[in-house]
Amino acid sequence: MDDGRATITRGGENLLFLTDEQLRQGIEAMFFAYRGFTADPDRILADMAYGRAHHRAIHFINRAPGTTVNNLLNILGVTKQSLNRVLRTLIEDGLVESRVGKSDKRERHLFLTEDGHALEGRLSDAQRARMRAAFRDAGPEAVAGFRTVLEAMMDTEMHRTYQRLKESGA
Amino acid sequence: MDDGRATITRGGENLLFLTDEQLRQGIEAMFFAYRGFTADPDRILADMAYGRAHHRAIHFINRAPGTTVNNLLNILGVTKQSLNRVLRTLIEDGLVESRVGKSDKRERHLFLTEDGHALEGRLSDAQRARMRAAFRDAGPEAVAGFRTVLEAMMDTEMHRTYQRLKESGA
DNA sequence: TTGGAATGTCAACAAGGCTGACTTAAACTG
DNA sequence: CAGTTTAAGTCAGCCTTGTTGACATTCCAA
Repeated sequence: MDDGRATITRGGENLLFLTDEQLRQGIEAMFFAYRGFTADPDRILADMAYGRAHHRAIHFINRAPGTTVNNLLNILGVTKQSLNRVLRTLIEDGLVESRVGKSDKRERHLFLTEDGHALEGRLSDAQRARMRAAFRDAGPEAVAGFRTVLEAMMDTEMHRTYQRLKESGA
Repeated sequence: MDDGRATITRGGENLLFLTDEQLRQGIEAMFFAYRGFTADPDRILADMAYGRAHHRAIHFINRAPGTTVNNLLNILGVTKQSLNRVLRTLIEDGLVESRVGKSDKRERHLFLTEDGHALEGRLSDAQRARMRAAFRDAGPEAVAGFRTVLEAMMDTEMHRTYQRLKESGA
């Protein structure tokens, strides 16, 4: 129990007493870990005129090249005015290209330019390095558990989005 | 491999291939899960004139009653001007009490009032409910892994703070 | 008694959320 | 074809929450 967990075994099943104290530790772990999670890209972005919002846009455009503005809006969960402000600067600065849709000319399809890919690389290298170190330190079983809990914590709508991205990736 | 993990066993040790794709899934899981993590308290706070910053202050004052402003500053990782703005409204609204230090009268010790405790309860009930559901769905082993990875993702300074809080709690 | 620490305050600013109103162009539909 | 809906973009204004810099107050400690 000195590790904060209390388990009993009954009928071959592992039961966990979810005390408020343990839940609070989980909450605080999320809080502090998220700070670490964003710290490295934030440092890179601080030197430029960009922030976390730009990072997110770049990340998901890279993840789903050719995505429409509307689709990106759903993934990011912000208003189009908010996204537009970010997108406009990225397009002006030549990091993102916006192409008119072929079948539906109302749509704009978003792509990273060469410069955009360069920045994306810098940002995700930094973020992946920390994630890789954490995964290595924690070990494969912990990594599996980590992802299981995170998925269970998402809203169902976000979880669907996450799954769709996951399937399109690997 | 259909779950996105690739493991081999060698010398009784489980090795994980940390492909960029798997790291990216971890990154996106953090992103989407954090949204879920904050969603419920955010909804409660939206009705009032408060935001996430107020929630964080209330949480840690409740966690460590009598904490000084400086200590809270270190935990939250913001500037004193930022914290002060939040703290001032909470004190004005009678949710937080600031007592001049006994031994060191420069220090202010922070406590939740009855109303402050009431709001803290509402907020953490909502947040704990989601965490509890996620922990229950994921199972005890996953929860252990979740915490292991999160701890490994923190900056060392934050990790110390987290540990100190953890030890003071249970 | 003087220096430094802890706290608080004022001003100004920026990022990044939000709402609401509106335009343009394209696509769909009766 | 006319009217409606949809995708995107824009303008204006607001809020929260972060930042820096400058400065005052209080009080401990050397």
